[in-house]
Order: sequence, then structure tokens, then C-alpha cells
Amino acid sequence: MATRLLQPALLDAIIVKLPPLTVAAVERAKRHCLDHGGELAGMSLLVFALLTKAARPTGAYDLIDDISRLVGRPITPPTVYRAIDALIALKLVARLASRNAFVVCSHPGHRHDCVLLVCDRCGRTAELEDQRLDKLILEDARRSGFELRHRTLEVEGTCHDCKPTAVR
Amino acid sequence: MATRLLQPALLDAIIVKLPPLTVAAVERAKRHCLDHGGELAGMSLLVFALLTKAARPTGAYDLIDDISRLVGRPITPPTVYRAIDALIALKLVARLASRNAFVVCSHPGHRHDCVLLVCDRCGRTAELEDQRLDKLILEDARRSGFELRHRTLEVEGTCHDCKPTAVR
DNA sequence: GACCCAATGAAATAGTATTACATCCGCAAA
DNA sequence: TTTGCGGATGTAATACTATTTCATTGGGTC
Repeated sequence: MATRLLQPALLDAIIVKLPPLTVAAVERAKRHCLDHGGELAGMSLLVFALLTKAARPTGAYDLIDDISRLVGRPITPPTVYRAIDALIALKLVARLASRNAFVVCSHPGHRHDCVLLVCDRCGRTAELEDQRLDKLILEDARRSGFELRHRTLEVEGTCHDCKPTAVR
Repeated sequence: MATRLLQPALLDAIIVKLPPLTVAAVERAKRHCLDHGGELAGMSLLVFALLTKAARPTGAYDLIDDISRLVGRPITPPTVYRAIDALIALKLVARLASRNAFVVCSHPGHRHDCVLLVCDRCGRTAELEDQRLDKLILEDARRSGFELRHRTLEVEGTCHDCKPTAVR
């Protein structure tokens, strides 16, 4: 038992079949990690690729199903949660607390505490950065005697493409 | 079966035994609801009272345990989740998505989309309002083509009382 | 009393995440 | 080569969070 499910050759075969844009993004992320003393490989690489392809918040169990199908055997939750934790540590993925889902960070290398806009119709997300916002939150927290460590800022709404046509 | 667990008399008896400050807050909330065409009673009242007494984010199952003890019989999840939903609709309670917990809103009647500061040591929360922040987020979202519906802004850090003494 | 309806009670199940331990594999020291 | 280490992976079991579905209650109204 416990034979290796995700052989490097299998992983490569899976990656190659993904859309070119996804593959390109995966390659960029790999290089980014290497340039910063990290590494993106194995299960983390696969999870990153699937999240990139999805391009929207995806639940851990959806990933488990997808991966199980891809490797031809059921994988268990810890396998995918470990990969997600690693990706979050690498700042390549963010947890969407309001939906218990995960989403790729579109700008690897940028600060991680970004603003996530989530469309309640199509589910797609947009990432946002605003120094003024960061500064304001920091100030407000400090004024309340808080030393800030991390923040979650998730905005739910309707994206441009999903707005009723009458309004467009 | 299915006899009423939370008789009004039992509810009163439970409330009366709470700390005076909690009772006062509950009374204020009750009046606030009445003044605004709502009502705070039964299970919702009890859950609100317990969340007020806790004064920090509390999980639904902690509430279930507490209430089961108080009424002398196990209550089931839907009972407490229904009460929580009602309290959120009344804007008396907020969901802390980053912790899967719930917390009383300290300023009933104020806008609901507040900023929640959560101390990672003692677990206490502080609520914050900042018009400039609201405006900035709205602007940023609009610039990205998003029509904003709701936002989650949770800040994790260390509160004044929990800061290491060397830093204070 | 007959009916309605909102709140409540209960069982079952769905969805999300972690703990604990076994195993494999690449690498380096002996 | 062998041994031993450490990190990533595999597995089972379980904990934690939340919802669906249906039955019952009790108060108000006709």
C-alpha cells in the first residue's frame, strides 16, 4: 500500500494537457518560486495548476474530486489541504474565508493582503491593491490599540460582465 | 416528543442569572428591535444573551453546548443556526468568516458592514467604522467594474491589553 | 372548534478541515 | 553500499461546521 499516486511522469502528463495559458502561468509561478528560494512541485504544483485553470474560488473537496479523477484513485483531504497550505505559505493562493474556498493570487510576488472582489453570479474574482486602503486600515487599527498581523478583505458584488444589460 | 424545551419561564430564569451588564445589553437590544418593527425573543434572545456574555467570537457548537446545558437537554444545530440567522438579519450579530464564529455587534443600529478587529491572543473583538474606508472600497470596486453588495473586512492582530509588556 | 402560520424540535446528512500515524524517496554521512 | 535522516506523500479515522427535510407546537383568527 501507499504506492506513490502522483508520479512525476503522471504529473507532467496531466500538466501538459491543460490549456496553454494555464501551463504558462504554472511555469511563471515555478520560476517565481525558484527565484525566491522556494519550490513549486508535486501535489502543490498540481493544485496550483487546477486552481489556475478554474480561475475562480474552488472548494477543497472539488479539488479532491478533480485530482482523484486525474490520478485514477481517490486521494484524501489531508493531501490537498497540505498542498493548499504550502501554496498559501508561498503566497500563490489565498483562502476565501467567506466562501470556504481557495483562489490563485493573480500577481505572485505582490503583497498578499489584497482585496478580493467576488462576483456573486459567475463566481469569478478580481484582485485589487490599494496602498491608501492599507494605510487607512493600519491607522484605524492602531488607533484602537491593535497591532495588525493579517487582514481579510472580501467584497461580494456583481462584476461588469454579469451586470444586467439594462444597467450597462 | 418534541415538547417545548425553551419555555418562556425557563428563558426568563436563565436571563436573570446572567451578569447585570449582559442583562442590560439584552434589554437595550430588545427595545431597539421593538422600536424598529422587529422582535427579539425566544431562542434568538437566548443566543444573543450568550454571545453578549461571551464578548468574543463564539462557534455555533459552543452555543449549542451552552444552551443544551442551560435547558437540560440536547438541542440540535438547526435550532441555534436559525437563531443566528435571525440575529444577523436584525444586524445584532455578525459572522466572523475567518473563524467560523459569531460575535455581537457592539453598536446596534449602526451600519452592519463594519471592520472587525480580532485579537489573536485573547480572542476579543473590537468594532470599527470608518467612512473613508467605506468610500475607498466602493471606489476601488467601481473602478474594477464591480457593483458592491456586501463586504467582509476582518483584521487579525494583537489588542492593546495583550501586547507584550516590553512593547507597551 | 377549525384553520393558519411562524417558531420550534428532531433526524439525517452534507460540507469543511484536522489529527495521527505509516510509508516512500532523495540525499548525505559513515 | 549501506545507513539514517527529513520532507513530501498516503491513509484512516475523526472533528468541526452547516443545511435539508419533515414533524410538532402553540397562539391567533375566523
